[in-house]
Amino acid sequence: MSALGFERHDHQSCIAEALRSVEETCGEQGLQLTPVRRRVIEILLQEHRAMGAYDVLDVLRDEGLGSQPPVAYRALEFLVGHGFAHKIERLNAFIACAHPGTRHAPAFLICRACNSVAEAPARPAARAIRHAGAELGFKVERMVIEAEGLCPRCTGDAA
Amino acid sequence: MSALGFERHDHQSCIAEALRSVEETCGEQGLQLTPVRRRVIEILLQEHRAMGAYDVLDVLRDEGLGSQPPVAYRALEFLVGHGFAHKIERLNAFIACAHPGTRHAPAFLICRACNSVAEAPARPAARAIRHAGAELGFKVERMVIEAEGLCPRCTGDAA
DNA sequence: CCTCTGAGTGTTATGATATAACATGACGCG
DNA sequence: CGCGTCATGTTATATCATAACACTCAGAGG
Repeated sequence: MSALGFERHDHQSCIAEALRSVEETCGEQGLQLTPVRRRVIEILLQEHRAMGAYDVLDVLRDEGLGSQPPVAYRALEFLVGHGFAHKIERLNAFIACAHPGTRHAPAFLICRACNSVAEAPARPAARAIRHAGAELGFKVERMVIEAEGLCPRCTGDAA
Repeated sequence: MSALGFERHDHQSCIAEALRSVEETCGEQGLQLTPVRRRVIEILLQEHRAMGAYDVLDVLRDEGLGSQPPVAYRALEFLVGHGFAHKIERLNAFIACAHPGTRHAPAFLICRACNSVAEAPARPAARAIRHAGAELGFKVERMVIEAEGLCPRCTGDAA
């Protein structure tokens, strides 16, 4: 599992592949990938950055696909709920999942300089947290793991 | 380092001790623990739960210590900035630090049933995340580690 | 003693994020 | 058709957060 976001890659095929994966999963699970939902995941896939719900809404509005907040929030809720996108709590913003369809414990690396966000493997960290919770009798159901710092590009640029 | 929040304990002395620790640290570092700031940390210490900024503000208002949002946000910013309190990103809310004065990588265990929040040791998890970041050339500066689930009390109650 | 400065606070206004509630429309199924 | 379900459209409002500027007061330095 690679990180994406910080690496060069063929972004067009990256988008296409992710979209195909989402379509496939929806097909398998009988989920409706409606025009709004499809467009929202496309919008998120355009960038390896987190976008606010209102940023997404602006795009939808320009395209006549909906103009009120609930339209964007509902599509995002669907995408997040089915693992096609993630919410970055620290930023109150959303990002396309880098590995849709695969089960994974996501950790996010947020660059404070360029705002790019990468999804990193976090199984060991997740296990550690689950364990720490269990020690206290706490049953972990969901996790938010977000790290803020400098990405490889920006480590050189800024101090 | 114990967890607090899920355990029985003498809450009055728990508050007093934490407050003393905050006072001590402020003294050492030349920080001003003004009436508003002191009252806000006291308010947070009353409960091992996260409180919204406006919840804190309501209390301040009742006591004539300030009535506008910036008053609460500024005090909270001070407390968080100096490690006397933490922000729970998942809840957009704040909680008193359970171990003020000590360096620690905090992980929070949020009970979805009773809203209590405990601070758990997270050094192994933090190390794992730092490591995962480093593998990708990412330099981690700050971390948000929050787990949502059921606390010991609520595991029995709800299914 | 004065006044300059900086930190903290008070206040107004506004920005940013998110959801409740209800109406409408499309579609499958008995 | 008549009904239920799911998605969308729309209005209104709730919730979270900060910009900007005025005021106060304590301490430093003349």
